[in-house]
Amino acid sequence: MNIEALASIFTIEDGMFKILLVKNKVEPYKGYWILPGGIVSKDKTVEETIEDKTSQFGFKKLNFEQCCVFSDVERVPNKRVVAVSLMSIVDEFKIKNLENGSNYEISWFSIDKLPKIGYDHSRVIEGTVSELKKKLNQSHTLQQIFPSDFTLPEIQKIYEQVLTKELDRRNFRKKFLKLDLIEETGYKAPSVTGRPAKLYRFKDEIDNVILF
Amino acid sequence: MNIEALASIFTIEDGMFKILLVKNKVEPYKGYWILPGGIVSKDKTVEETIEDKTSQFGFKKLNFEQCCVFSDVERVPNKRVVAVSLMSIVDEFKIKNLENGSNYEISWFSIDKLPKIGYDHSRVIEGTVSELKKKLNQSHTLQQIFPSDFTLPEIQKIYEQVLTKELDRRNFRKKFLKLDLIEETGYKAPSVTGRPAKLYRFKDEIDNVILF
DNA sequence: AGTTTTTGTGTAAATTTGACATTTTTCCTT
DNA sequence: AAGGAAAAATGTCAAATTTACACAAAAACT
Repeated sequence: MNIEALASIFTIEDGMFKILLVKNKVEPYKGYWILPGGIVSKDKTVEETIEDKTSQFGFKKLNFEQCCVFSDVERVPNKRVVAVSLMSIVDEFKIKNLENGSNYEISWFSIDKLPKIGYDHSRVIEGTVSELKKKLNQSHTLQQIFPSDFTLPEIQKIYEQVLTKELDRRNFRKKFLKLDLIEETGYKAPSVTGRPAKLYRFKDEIDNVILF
Repeated sequence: MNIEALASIFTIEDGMFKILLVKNKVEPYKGYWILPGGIVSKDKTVEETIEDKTSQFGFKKLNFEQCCVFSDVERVPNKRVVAVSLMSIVDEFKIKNLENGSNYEISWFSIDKLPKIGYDHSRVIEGTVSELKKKLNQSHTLQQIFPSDFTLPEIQKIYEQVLTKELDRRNFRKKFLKLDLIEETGYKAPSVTGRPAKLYRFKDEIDNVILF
């Protein structure tokens, strides 16, 4: 019996969640997009298997969280392969200047506008996106997305995606600041157009709380 | 490579979470207590493997949720066995008159007062208890725990454990009903003593929401 | 200097939460 | 059969929270 590790790596770009996919090079589903991953070998953990793969794409020291196990007998025809999916969220700095050292084509896709997906990875993506949305409501996860400075409008956009509705700027600000998780850095974000937003950072030792 | 399915079956007794353990009959760790489970065979899913095992203890149609995967290379000496842990919560009615058709000794233990645990199952229990508390606050988890009917006092007890404080019956009821996730079945629970509670069920298509 | 764009702030109305006591329904005892 | 004990169900009022909403401030562009 084989175990396959599959990674769902998310980031936020232009206020949208995107997921990293790899173009499949072998049949079946050649040319389709799939999740990065691989078979877990005898001497590796699931996490290590994923790390080996993602480090080839230029990621360093990602933190993964377990999501789901897919153990349907027929999920891969003629073979028994159980899949374990892991999830990670990376910030924009980690994906700038990413050096893809592999000979696989990789690309980011909006999670609401996915290309043709190979194998049963649609189901796996569905599972991890659902986990993603659950986890985003925890302060630790947000802190992971914004290890350095961020603005309140940035955080608000994330919430609007998770909750799939627009939020009032004033009320959002009031509520979020009252949680006492963040502090002003004293600096301002470079303004593209309009008044520049204040930059905030997470305080040193925050407890993990459910936010909304 | 082998996959092992391990079940953490919880119940609430005297207001405490308890977990079901099995007395191990083989070396190593003979006489120690371990989680029920078994090796996943070629023609079964992880869930089916667990169901086979737990049905021997007299459980019927438990609903399991995935928790964690333990894939350390050395977690079982001299063999490669990856463990997948599943979680379920059963109510007191399911465990009354449980007919253990196996020749294993089983018993319930308070999660804060565990006996000698065999293999690496302490770690697995730790993982599932932590997931238990996280997941209980999601409506889907509750729905899986209570696929059929339940009473409001039952649900309330779960919350009191998770939040580690007592809740007001009237306010709890008001709040939970307003979520509009459940409906009355029209029936009542068999009363042990005192007025019997109304039975509720989850509505067909509920969204997964964070409850408290 | 004036226009555009986006951020930042206060206040009043509406809603939700939290505290609390009594009645109802069943089982058990006599 | 009657009375008592145990647990569930329900409504109201005060406090706290959330929502709705409009205008001023800061930068970029012309």
